[in-house]
Amino acid sequence: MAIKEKTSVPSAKTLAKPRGRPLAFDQKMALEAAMNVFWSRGYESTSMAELTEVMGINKPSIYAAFGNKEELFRQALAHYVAGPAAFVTEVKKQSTARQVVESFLQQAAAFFTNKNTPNGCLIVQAALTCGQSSSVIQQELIVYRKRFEDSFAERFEVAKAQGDLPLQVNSQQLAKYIATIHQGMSVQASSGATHEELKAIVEMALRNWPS
Amino acid sequence: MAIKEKTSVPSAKTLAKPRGRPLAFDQKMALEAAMNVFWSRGYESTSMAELTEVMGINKPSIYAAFGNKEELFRQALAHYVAGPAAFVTEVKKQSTARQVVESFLQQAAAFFTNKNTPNGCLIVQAALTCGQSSSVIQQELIVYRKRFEDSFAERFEVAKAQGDLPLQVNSQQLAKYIATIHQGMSVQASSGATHEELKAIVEMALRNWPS
DNA sequence: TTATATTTGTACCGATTGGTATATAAATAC
DNA sequence: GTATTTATATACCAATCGGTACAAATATAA
Repeated sequence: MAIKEKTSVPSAKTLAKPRGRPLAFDQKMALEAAMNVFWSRGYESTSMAELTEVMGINKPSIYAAFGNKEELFRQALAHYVAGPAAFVTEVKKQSTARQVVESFLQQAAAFFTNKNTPNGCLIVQAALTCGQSSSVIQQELIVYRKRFEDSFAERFEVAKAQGDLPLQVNSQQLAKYIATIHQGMSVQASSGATHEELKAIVEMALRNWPS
Repeated sequence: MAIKEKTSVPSAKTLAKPRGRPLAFDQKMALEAAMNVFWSRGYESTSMAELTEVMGINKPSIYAAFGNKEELFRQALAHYVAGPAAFVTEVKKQSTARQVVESFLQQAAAFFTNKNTPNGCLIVQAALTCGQSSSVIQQELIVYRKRFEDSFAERFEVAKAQGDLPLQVNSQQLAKYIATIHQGMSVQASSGATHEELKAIVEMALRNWPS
């Protein structure tokens, strides 16, 4: 019980070495790999076997690190929102509602067809239909989409207060319209639509901006 | 090898009684039941066990009558196109392109939220994401969607020739835009959107009709 | 009746599903 | 050094997957 502060001297808790055998993988990289499989295959059609291969970790280690398949999906989803899909939150900082929407849809058009990532949107496609055992995840994704609509509706209310959106506009309706275009574009992208085709769709959808 | 015409005497082939034990179920009703399960659960998440229950037929009989799961899905899909989704073809008979599209989207809004059937569109939702074993079905649904776009684009070309659509309109692009709205509405419906909400979306989408 | 044709129900097939028991390996603490 | 803690790899679990073998049941044909 002699006073030894070797490990506590660095003080930064993140530097304090843990007790047992060290992890043989990088948590973020493993999560990124899992995210990509869920993104392209959806929740239910992604098997633990495939996750094992693609994450480069065997099953017991995945369960120790992430809980179970459901929990792993939730963490992959959070990684998606904070990472590749972060522009969805960022875009609301644009100065006018029109700019917010135009920037959002154009970035989505590029994002959905990015050749380095699966096509379409994880949140839209991962559990549109599923068996009863996955209905919890299905509902959670519905909530994600609804929250997205609500946050855009809020942004439109701000725009109305700031005078860059007509007061008679129904913010919830406009947000749902934008979400519908967005979700339709996701289906199009996962069916093979090109970036140029999606850009044309965005232009058509924005031609009737309320003024 | 004697000449026997007993069975051919009634002449109407449908009245000629088949030789063995008769079928204990109605083929169309069974197909309708299968269609409804695929419609709400998607292709992969629908198990043969659930089909067995809902069709009221046991597995060997299903395989004898419909082939296998893939073939059963194809027949259920044909039943969907010819039955509940027949309005998609019918609507092209409207006299102007604008009427075609408005009627199509408004009927889709009602159809997707019909309380007697699953929400959304079978062709859009049944295999958006899936495992490798279902990629054949996934591709076939993509082809269905593409053909739908093409048929609408053809209708728009007719409209241009008839003078009810401006000549500078890109028919393929317009068709893809309509398809995108349609697919987005399907996602919305399966996420709980109401008929009224979808109607509002249709109105917004049509506000920018080319003139 | 007997023979033939077809459908039905049960009981099963190998493969795959998500999840885990267990023993070994690799690190720190003392 | 030994003890303790954590992660690894193998090998397994019951349940479910799509699909089928087989024998009993039900019809027509002769």
